[in-house]
Amino acid sequence: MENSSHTLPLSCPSPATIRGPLPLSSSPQHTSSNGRISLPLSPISFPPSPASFSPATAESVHSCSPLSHFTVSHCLEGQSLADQDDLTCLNWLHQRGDLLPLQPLTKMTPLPQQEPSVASQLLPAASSKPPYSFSSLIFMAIEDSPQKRLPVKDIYEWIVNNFPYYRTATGGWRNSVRHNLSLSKSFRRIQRDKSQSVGKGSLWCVCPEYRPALLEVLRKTHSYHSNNSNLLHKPAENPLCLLTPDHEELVTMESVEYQQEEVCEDMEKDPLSDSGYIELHYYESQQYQYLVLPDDTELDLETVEILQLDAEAQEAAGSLLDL
DNA sequence: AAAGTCTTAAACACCT
DNA sequence: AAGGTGTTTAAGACTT
Repeated sequence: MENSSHTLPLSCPSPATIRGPLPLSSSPQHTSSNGRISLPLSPISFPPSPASFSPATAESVHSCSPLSHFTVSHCLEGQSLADQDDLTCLNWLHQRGDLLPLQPLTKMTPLPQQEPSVASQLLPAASSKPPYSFSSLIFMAIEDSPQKRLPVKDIYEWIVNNFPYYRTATGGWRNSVRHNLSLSKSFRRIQRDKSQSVGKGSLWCVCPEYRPALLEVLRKTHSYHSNNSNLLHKPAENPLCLLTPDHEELVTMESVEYQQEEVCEDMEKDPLSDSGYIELHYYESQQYQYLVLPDDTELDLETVEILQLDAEAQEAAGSLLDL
């Protein structure tokens, strides 16, 4: 069953412009019972395994289940249906109070595709070591890949391409990458398809249940360095700061086709109707990121700021344009 | 100060 | 056989 709804490009959220009820069409299929904001998001599987279940992931599972039954049909070109089934949310976005202090509103600038050197062009000189842990680097590399899986060699390559520091660093960091892949529960080794296997070794992917935690680490790292140095305030020097301080663009509305997948009865009741959480998802199509809003949604400054942080974290993960 | 996390180094086995 | 890959252990630095 298909229906359409309106979307709000996240690339240009100006709070003054978008505050107030938005002229949205009725789309009950993706409107939660309490009218929370819902947006499709990057592929991820939930719920996490019991072994990895934690309060943090519990929040994520709790809040994202209703939306996971909707598919953005036109923005997931190149992805399998299974991938689309995995649409869900970022756990760290759901608690508004957790997002302060907020930075000045910024505008998303899309990261050019098919340009491995772009990020490196935006980075500081190779002499400065990136603030990200190897787990984060691996995470970003994998998330930036079309298939969300990479051989270790391509992980090396991604890191070198995006963080020039490692071009001249001694070879030990590669050992550290392998060490992290093996040791970290966040990454899983999967066998290559023998029929089309080229190269040595296995492919590595991110364990879905650990993705929220990895994103959280990225967000914290990004936030810390944004607040404590000017490193990330230089859009021309860092891929994590493709957000510009320009707030001037007007918000435009656009229609998007939705396709509802089968919904379990027990999923129709929104478990968060009184929780105070909001459910945020977004996706990208062409050069914009989109926020999908149900009827009667007011998009206030706070929400916009949340979306901004969401976008930043997603971009930090290098996966924004692959959503 | 202690515990936890991360990085780095090293050794070794396995695979191509 | 050589080199890449994957695993494991250990130690030190750093963070919480």
